[in-house]
Amino acid sequence: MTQHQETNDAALRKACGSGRVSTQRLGIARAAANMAGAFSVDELHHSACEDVAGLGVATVYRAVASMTDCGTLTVVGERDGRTLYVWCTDDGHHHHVICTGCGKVAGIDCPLPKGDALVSATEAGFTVTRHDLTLYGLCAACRERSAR
Amino acid sequence: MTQHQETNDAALRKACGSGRVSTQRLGIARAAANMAGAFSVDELHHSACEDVAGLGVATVYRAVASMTDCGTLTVVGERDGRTLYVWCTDDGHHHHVICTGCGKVAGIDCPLPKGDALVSATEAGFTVTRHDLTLYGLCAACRERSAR
DNA sequence: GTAGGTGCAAAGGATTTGCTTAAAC
DNA sequence: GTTTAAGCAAATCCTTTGCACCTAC
Repeated sequence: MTQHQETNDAALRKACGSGRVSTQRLGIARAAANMAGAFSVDELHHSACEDVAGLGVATVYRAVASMTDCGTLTVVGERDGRTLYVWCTDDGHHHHVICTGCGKVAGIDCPLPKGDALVSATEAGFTVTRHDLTLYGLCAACRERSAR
Repeated sequence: MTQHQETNDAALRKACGSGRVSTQRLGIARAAANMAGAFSVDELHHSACEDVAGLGVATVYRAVASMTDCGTLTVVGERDGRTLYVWCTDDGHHHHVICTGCGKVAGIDCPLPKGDALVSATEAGFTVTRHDLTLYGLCAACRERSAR
């Protein structure tokens, strides 16, 4: 079963961000919620097209921008020049681990020390205000598969 | 004074990576070494042009690819759709802090716990093999400037 | 009824590539 | 002398935008 397939209509509408909720945006949000892992805009477009016939790419780009603004989607890097996103409705500060085998994504707590504990940055005279962290590795299934 | 202006010819030739060391690549390497912080390919191109007249952008792209391959340059993110690089000849595993005020960059030790200590990733069933981390903040000079 | 969303197609812009000439080794 | 790099321009390809029409609210 897919991770979010039970995501209900109300949650999807909220996930769309501010503004009107069109049939298209709802379909795009549903597709995003059902993605197995990190995905590019055109992968999302393909997937959402099964739901919404005739959906344009530009519409997906606009919907993705809106969902990214409101925090429903998060950028987790890129692959072959295409930006990768994950569906992410968790609150609070956290990061993601991406499986390099199958693309599956999991949220993880931020493992960085708080405050001034980033000693070497402080030594260099910097006050750290923000950071980007993405972990890569193998999920349980892919690890098992590669061990065989 | 600039951070690396003393970088000598031998070091620059090595920094170019494998292959032949042309006048152009040497100029590009010198320009990269003298960049104050993170830079895009076209900023590097502009800078290197002062040294090497008539330098083509494609040449810079090819040189950057070569230097990135050999570890002399590292990607530290992007700005307005342009990939950002830093000159980085430090050995060993480390990351960078980028000043959001002036673009200055400093290398820092990796603050992540080693091995299986990434508890929440392990709990999610992942074996972490690699990570990308970039810190953002203000350098001493910019902090002081903004406090005034 | 109206502001905001959609589709289409064209524009934009970073990066890559093909090809001929020049230079490193 | 060979082989690899440079320069130029055209090609790619992701992403954004303009515009006329449609629809959620």
